[in-house]
Amino acid sequence: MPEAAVKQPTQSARNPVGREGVLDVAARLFREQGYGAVSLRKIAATAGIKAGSIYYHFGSKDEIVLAVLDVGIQVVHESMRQAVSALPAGTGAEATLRAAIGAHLRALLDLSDYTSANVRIFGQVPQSVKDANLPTRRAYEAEWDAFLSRLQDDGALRGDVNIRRLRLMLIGALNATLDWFDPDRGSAEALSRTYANVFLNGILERQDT
Amino acid sequence: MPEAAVKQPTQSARNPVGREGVLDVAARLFREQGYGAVSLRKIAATAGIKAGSIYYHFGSKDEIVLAVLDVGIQVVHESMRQAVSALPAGTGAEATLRAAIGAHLRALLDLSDYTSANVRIFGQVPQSVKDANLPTRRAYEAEWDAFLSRLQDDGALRGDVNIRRLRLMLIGALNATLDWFDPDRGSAEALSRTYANVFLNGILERQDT
DNA sequence: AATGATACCTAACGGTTGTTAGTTATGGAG
DNA sequence: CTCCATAACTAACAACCGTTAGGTATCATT
Repeated sequence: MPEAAVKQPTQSARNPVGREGVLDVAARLFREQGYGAVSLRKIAATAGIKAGSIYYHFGSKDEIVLAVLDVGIQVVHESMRQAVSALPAGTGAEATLRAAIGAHLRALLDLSDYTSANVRIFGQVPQSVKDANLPTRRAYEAEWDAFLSRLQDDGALRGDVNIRRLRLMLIGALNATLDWFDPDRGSAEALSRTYANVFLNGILERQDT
Repeated sequence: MPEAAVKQPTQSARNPVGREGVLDVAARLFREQGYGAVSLRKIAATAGIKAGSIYYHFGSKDEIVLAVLDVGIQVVHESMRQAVSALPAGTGAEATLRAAIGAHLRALLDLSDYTSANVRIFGQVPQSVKDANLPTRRAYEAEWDAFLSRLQDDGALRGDVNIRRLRLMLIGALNATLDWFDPDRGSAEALSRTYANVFLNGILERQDT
């Protein structure tokens, strides 16, 4: 048998990787390795296609990164909004805050490569991409600010804390878990409870309770 | 006057940039721009020398990065240890914890490009460099764990919180400020007080006080 | 059976990267 | 004045980067 050009089935046609496939791979690699360590060739290879082919779906690397960032926020935003609005009417402030914290942490640690990629790479991305992602980001921040303001107006939260700062502290603390969270050491659910406990009541031993 | 080769003073000899100068520039650039965005040529140009000259002082880029990371931890470690040990004997647990938090935040936000660079780029650096930085890092973590354990044994901290997790939460939350802290919006000192308040007492409105 | 859109491939481009080898200028010590 | 260590410099290397132009295989529709 002479060495025939076997014409191997060349990843295409039957079930294509497609735009979504590329994006999924990109999100996963960005989450695992950071922005700088992930080249288009690496994304392509992992997805099972060649680097040039990516340009059929995206106009530039920035376009891919921006898509990942935007989806990442949208997922956690939707998760948080849904978790809060699904609570029975008349749920107390404490339980509401616990639900919001849980939703954010779940999206970050369990649910979405996109959300974790966002947290991981946002600080490494070109300024133009940050700027483009800003509106989506601002919307999520505004949701939290409105949420926390409501709790504060109800008298559930201490009045001497600036809302913006409180949000930055809270989200920052939650996002930082990404650096060390290990599902083998405990669930995101349990972690969420601990965070809520600390943020709600502090870490000092108290006489009451 | 014919165009004489003016023999410009070629950055050298009289007062050389030196190893320390290169390292200072590297720390500043890493803090400002992240790991991937800072090339050896950029460091060299900012320091006022040429890229090849860096290899007189360092064997590789990794060696520079590692030096920055190590110094960054040493500075904040020393800052924290000193702040705690300088307290008058018999200082209460709350004030002690406030001092430790303040020292960490001050090193991160006011004092040292090395510490802030460490926090900023650790997640972006090659695995081998992370590994090499680990011992230094572990020493600082151990200091915190011992510190927190002492407070817990004294009955000042709630007994139901795992020390390791508490440390990760606390340091993580403090380090996250680097992403948004703006000295024009308020001092690191004031921020430190807010963090201590929240971590010690929580954010819920209370009947007591 | 021919057509045309879809989703890929090949091959190359100019630019940047970390790194190396060999060279040169300065200034203090003998 | 000569010598020598110090701290630079120049010029190039192979590897990799994002990106582009043009070609090709597959499949549903006609």
